[in-house]
Amino acid sequence: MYTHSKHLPADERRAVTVKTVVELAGSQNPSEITTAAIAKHMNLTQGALFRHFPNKEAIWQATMEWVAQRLLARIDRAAVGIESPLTAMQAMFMSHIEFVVEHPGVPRMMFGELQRAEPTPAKHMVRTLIQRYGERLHLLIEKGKSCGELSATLDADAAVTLFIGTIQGLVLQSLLAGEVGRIRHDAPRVFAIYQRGIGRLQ
Amino acid sequence: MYTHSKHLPADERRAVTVKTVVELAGSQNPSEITTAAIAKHMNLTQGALFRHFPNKEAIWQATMEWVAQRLLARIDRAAVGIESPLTAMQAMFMSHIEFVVEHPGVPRMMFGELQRAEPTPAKHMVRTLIQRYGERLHLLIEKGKSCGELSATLDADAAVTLFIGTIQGLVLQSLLAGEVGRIRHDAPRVFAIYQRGIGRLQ
DNA sequence: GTGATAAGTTAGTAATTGATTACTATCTTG
DNA sequence: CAAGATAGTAATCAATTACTAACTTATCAC
Repeated sequence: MYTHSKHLPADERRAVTVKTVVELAGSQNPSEITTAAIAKHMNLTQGALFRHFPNKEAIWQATMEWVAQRLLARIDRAAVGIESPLTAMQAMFMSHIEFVVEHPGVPRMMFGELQRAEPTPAKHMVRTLIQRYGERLHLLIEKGKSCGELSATLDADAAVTLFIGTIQGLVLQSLLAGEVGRIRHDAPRVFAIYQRGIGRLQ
Repeated sequence: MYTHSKHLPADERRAVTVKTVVELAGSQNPSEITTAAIAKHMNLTQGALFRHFPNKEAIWQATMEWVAQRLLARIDRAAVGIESPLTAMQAMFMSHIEFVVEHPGVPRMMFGELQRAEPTPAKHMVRTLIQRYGERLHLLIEKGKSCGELSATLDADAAVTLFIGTIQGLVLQSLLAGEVGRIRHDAPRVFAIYQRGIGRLQ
């Protein structure tokens, strides 16, 4: 049942907060998102946020946890049941792109968090996320090499870096164009080049 | 003659300011660089900065102008006199990487500037820079296609996006590793995959 | 129903930030 | 050398920020 009540249980309020941060990051510089802006966007007073989070850093941490969980779940789901490693990588790529289009603020939050000088919990969360992401890719790449789909001489580390860089490049282009939707159109074309770079020579 | 004088001509002071910002961006989040931090790093009082710049935004604009000029000059110099388009692209790539290693704050400033919601002069400068960068790449790619070095069916737009994304991915990895030097080691390996992706099939 | 508690509001605080100003020091030039 | 021009200092301003606390209201177990 839908309720307009302003009173929400703590866990729901926290969930709404995280969702709000992700939304705001899609339309403005993540590092400029203030607690006041978050509160306003969810029809709450600023002070009320601190009933549910000890400080702003905790809000960021919760947000990055949400991101890590959802993104990993999404790419895992995309790759499951696909026997061809290359096809699985393509599915991972496209689902990641879909995630980014749905939540354009996510890659920007991640990049912004990584360049903080001090080691914040949120930064640690991003590191862990990318590490796990890399592990999954490494597995697929090794599998692809042994089954002959990928070049036997392929540099796996470089291939992982380029996979992530490919997405990063698309995000940059969408920032330049000012429209996120373009990324959906460009993604397959860019991945085609990547695929050619790692695939077996024909 | 070296002088410890605190009095500098206005243009020199502006040049020192820009250099300082670039340096600071290499060790801390660009968006967290305050005018006080800039002044302190160049042994100046904070207020004095506003004798040379009307506001902070002008400092950023001057910095991005410096970046655009130096980066474009560097990649142009790297590619000049190289007849093979693919070799020229590789030279551009490596000189860009060298530039990033020398000034690690640059790609972070650029990315950070691009995700600002409001259209700042600095943001416009970054846009122009990348646009010109893309034009140079496009020329080389078309040349490479007609001379047979690159795949005739290559999607030039996608190739440009991936070229820039490749660098972006390397920057991201260096942020993860925490050491910029690694990028110099990884760059040729990542470019090798890219080259394979755009090159003529063998 | 009635209290207890969870959740929200209002109104603050202290610290930080970009920017301004009155004044001083230094350089340059007729 | 004198005097205007240039550059720098130090104090201060208004605005913004994350965060806190006293008070109020809604929700729920009994």
